[in-house]
Amino acid sequence: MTRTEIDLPRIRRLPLLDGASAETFALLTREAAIAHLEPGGLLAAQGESDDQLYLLLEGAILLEGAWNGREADLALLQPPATLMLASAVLGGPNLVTARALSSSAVLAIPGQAVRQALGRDAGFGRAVAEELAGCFSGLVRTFKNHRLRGAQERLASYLLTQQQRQGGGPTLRLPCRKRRLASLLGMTPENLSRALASLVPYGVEIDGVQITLSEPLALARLAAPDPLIDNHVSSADGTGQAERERRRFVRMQLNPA
Amino acid sequence: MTRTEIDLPRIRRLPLLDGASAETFALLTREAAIAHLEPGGLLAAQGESDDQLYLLLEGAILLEGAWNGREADLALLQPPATLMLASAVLGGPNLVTARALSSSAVLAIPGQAVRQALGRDAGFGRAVAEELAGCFSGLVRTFKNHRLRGAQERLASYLLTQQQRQGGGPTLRLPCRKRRLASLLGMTPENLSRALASLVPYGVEIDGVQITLSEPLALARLAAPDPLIDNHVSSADGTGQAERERRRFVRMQLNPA
DNA sequence: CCAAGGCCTTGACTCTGGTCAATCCGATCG
DNA sequence: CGATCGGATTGACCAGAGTCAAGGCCTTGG
Repeated sequence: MTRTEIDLPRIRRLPLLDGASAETFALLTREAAIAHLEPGGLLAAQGESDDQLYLLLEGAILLEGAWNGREADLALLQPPATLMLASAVLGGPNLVTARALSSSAVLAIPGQAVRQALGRDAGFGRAVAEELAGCFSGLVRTFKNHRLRGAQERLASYLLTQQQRQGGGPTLRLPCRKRRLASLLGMTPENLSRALASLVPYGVEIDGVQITLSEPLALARLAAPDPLIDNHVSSADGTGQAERERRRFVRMQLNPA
Repeated sequence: MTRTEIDLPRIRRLPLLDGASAETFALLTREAAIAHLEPGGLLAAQGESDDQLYLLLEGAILLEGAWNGREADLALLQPPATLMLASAVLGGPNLVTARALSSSAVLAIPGQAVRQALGRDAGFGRAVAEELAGCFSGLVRTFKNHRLRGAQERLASYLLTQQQRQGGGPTLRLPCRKRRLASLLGMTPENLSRALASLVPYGVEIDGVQITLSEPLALARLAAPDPLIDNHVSSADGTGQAERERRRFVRMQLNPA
């Protein structure tokens, strides 16, 4: 993990910081640093009290939880994203482990500075509240996804969601190896293989990490996509979690095969 | 659902509103109303855009999610608690359904007023951010609980948590019927019965909704309680979710039998 | 007091998904 | 080019949890 100088103009436009006053922005960036991680690098460990807020600038970060020797992948984050925001606001330890999946860059801001800024700058407070509301909403949807759908249904919804996020064309690219995708979807690699195979009759063609959906309507009948569970909005246009949650209700575009 | 006059001094000390300025407090309460619900009454429906923030004053509220004909109970809230805070901040629809389990009273504040106040009052913004951070942390713990533990382990942890919240004595009272507790714990009523029976060798004595833990140490060896998953802090002393998340790290008291 | 209904429990069975082991395949390296 | 390694797949088997059905118990109301 190496540190470099900060590109302030770019940082200024990040979802959380664009609501901050000039004074707050100066306070937050004064003690901030950019950290670079190589693939597999550990950014934050579950249970540790780093007391840092991280803003993901480049790369991909995996959140994982562990208990009693068991592990589960919880989420895969791509820029722009906030990590450990809740812990920084409360001043508590990390609830999850954060690990770089690919070469990544994050801006690290001391939690102390975040809490100071919160009480003084209503614009920043609003931005933090909105981002947290977005994260919370996303997690509620994820929890419902796991409680209400079976493995096959989760996979089918996931494929449709990814298809939308990647432009709506018939073919999509899985964002990680199948082994990891399986854990993110709450199943074993063996079961993911079988679940994928079971979707062939619904027009799912598999070629490594390239997936083609030749009958999205048939797949959608199975997946029963629901804006109260799924979010097909991409993060590619630089919006924060709050804005992505707001845009979630524009209807999905399913192009008949 | 009937409406009555508001007891302002009491409302003023609620977790979210105690951080607001006098002006903000006036803005928020001007259009607020108190709603009373009888058992089973519907407070908010999944997918609806009430655009209201609810503060639970009395009673108990159940949050449930539904998809494709399936239902799952997600959480059981007791005063003081906030409901639909994330939806109010973002101006989006309810992600879950909220239903009164017993006679309940809630303060309903228009989401519009909440969003207005957010941009103006840093104290209120901070309070909202902290409460949302608390809700988010709680949900992360719940998600890890479901992903990482099996049904028996979830039940064992739940019993220990309840024991602590109810004073730490050997006997505790389930907060709802077993049928509902089963759904909250992510299992069927039949399975809860069997799981409870399987805990008898660990000193769990069952008498209706009265449960006695005669060997908490043995039960804890099975449950492997973890402050990154469990929260044994009671809400009885009037603190909000943020403060309960902060206090979570004081060690659990396990009295040897 | 009796009857009815709901909840809980228990048992037998089913099914989804996990485990284990063998194999296949593609990438990498000597 | 062949050897090797790790991920992916496949099959057989197993375990945890859901389903269905029957029975017991308690509460409620006539």
